[in-house]
Amino acid sequence: MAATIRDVARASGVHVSTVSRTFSAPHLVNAETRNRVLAVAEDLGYRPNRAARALTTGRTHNIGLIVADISNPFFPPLIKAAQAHARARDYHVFVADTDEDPQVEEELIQTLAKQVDGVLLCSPRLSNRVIERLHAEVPFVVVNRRVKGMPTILMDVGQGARLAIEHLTGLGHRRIALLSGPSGSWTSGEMRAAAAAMDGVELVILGPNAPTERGGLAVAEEVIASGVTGVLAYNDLVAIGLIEGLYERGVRVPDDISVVGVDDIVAGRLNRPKLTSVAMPTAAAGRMAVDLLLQSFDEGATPTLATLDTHLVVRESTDRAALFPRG
Amino acid sequence: MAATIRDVARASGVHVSTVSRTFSAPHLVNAETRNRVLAVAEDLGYRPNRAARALTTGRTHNIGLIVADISNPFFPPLIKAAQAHARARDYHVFVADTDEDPQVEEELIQTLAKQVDGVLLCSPRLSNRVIERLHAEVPFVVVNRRVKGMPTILMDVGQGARLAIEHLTGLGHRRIALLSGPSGSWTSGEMRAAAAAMDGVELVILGPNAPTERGGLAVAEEVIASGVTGVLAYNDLVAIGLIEGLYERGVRVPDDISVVGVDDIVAGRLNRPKLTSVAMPTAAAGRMAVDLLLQSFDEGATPTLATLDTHLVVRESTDRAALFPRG
DNA sequence: TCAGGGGCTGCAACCGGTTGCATGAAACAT
DNA sequence: ATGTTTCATGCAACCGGTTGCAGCCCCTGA
Repeated sequence: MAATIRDVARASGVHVSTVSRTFSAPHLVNAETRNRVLAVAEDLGYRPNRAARALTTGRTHNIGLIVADISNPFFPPLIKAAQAHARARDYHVFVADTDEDPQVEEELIQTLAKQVDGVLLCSPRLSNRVIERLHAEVPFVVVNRRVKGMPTILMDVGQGARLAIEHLTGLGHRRIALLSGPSGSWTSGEMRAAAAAMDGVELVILGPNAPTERGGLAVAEEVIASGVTGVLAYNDLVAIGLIEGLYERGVRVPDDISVVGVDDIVAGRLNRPKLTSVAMPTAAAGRMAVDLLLQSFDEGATPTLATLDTHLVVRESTDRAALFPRG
Repeated sequence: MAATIRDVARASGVHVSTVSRTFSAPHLVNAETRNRVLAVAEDLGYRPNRAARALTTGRTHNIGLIVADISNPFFPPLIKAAQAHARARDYHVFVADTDEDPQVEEELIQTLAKQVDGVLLCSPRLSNRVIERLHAEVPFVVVNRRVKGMPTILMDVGQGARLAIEHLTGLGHRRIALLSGPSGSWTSGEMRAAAAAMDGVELVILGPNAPTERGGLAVAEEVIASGVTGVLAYNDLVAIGLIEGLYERGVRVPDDISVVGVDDIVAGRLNRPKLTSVAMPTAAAGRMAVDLLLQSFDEGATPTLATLDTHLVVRESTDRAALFPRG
């Protein structure tokens, strides 16, 4: 069995409280005593039990991070950034995957609630109502979802959509398709609203589409039929699937049709042609989420809303509009 | 503040121990009493505090899962499988990313030690010596690394390499390059040993290479110069990079050179040509890791070694050897 | 010489649960 | 009517730490 604080106390001839203070408030204990205790502790391989400590202090120094699908390449950069940022502040991050299942998500939150000081909810699948209810059990920071009264981080996909469309119109494209995402998606709604508000462009909305390669493949026929020369896809996976589908039908990218994705995932860089994409500030979001959470511990309830800018990465899947578009 | 067991006891007029038993040993409490307690608990929103429970029982019902790099597409399927499998057994999985840093890895293990019942170490970067030392603090299951006296899961990449090479020779390829991985990699050594033991094939070993797209790009020139018609790459990222590099130099895949990758990551399926690859049993490994860990709880120390088979997924990056190879 | 004060340590209650043991009542057997 | 089980519950110690309070020692200043 691992050594406890009492083992150390006994072996070094002091009271447990002195051992405790040696670790949690060293300045309160005499240097000589402290060194002796530390030596004994080292010797016995003692390490404070964080769970037990949390019981009295109410602080676990752990943060939970919940994502819908860890295999979605969008998340890892956010996770890594949050993890590194938290570490530097003496917090640890536990990641859990809900497998896109709201039921599992709720259960995970319940489980985590008592083992962490707060939870970062990334693109949650739960309804706002449930989130608000669970908020009574543990502090949240919500990423990519608007929930009133809670610290929130949004990535400005509307602005990203504008950048993408400006890029396309700048290349001479006039008729542009927007491949929307799943019907309930907040992101998709934002993109659509932003795109619809722009002028100098004929917008064709196609969808909803599954947010996967398959979704892109399936919509290829429709894209060709719509007579557009430029496409803004819901995300990179859809864009890659679309390019594949177009290719199978003898339509070349970017020669015949230009395609822009969203998320700037690694696979987009490996694709041929390399994908032009709206890069999301995922790492920044991860760091900021940690900051907002820690901040909410200190200062009581100060729900903040942070909106982060996106930017466009131009690669090979976009080019000047063909002079005589098919269609 | 969240309701505690004492709040529930007070409100339902029973002793705390009865409330405790209502949740942890329901058969010991009278049905009527139990229902009353449950109703009150529901009413107060009470949930047992797992951390506190762990303090006395010594069981947290949590499992730690440590990976070097969560953004490596090899890991997510393993993580998801482990998570789902554990959930079905009333365990929860916390994932942590070490960022490829052994220092961080050790620290994470220390932190997790008291908050989980055991840790799954996936492709650890720590030395065996350190792993053995840490083993005193918390049970391990090691994946893709051989550590004596510890439950271990290995994926049989040697067998995978044989499958790949048989596939290539079956297509008429005689001269084949093996792009090895980082010099310390266990996987790379296994592949090389297996390949070297096969006959009917002229093997050219090129490397070590960085296990990334860049590594594949960089070795393209050498591959062309070596006069091979078939290539087995250390992993899919290297394979994709290589194909890119060959393409830039006017060498077509699979027409001129056939390429096989390892890992069967999603990006390989999105690549053009779609990558033929040795699929690793990652999901099975995740499930089995959980099983071995739970098993080690029950039956004391019974370190097991499980070796899992790989299989070959043939797609578009391999074809018959050209009759007159360049070179 | 003595009051006052600071530094260090011990005491004991507490965090939120679990569990071995004792107790009491009801049910059963004789 | 008495002894024996069985069932349900209460009691209290315990898990591994933290922390407010009190006490002791020693130094300082008047």
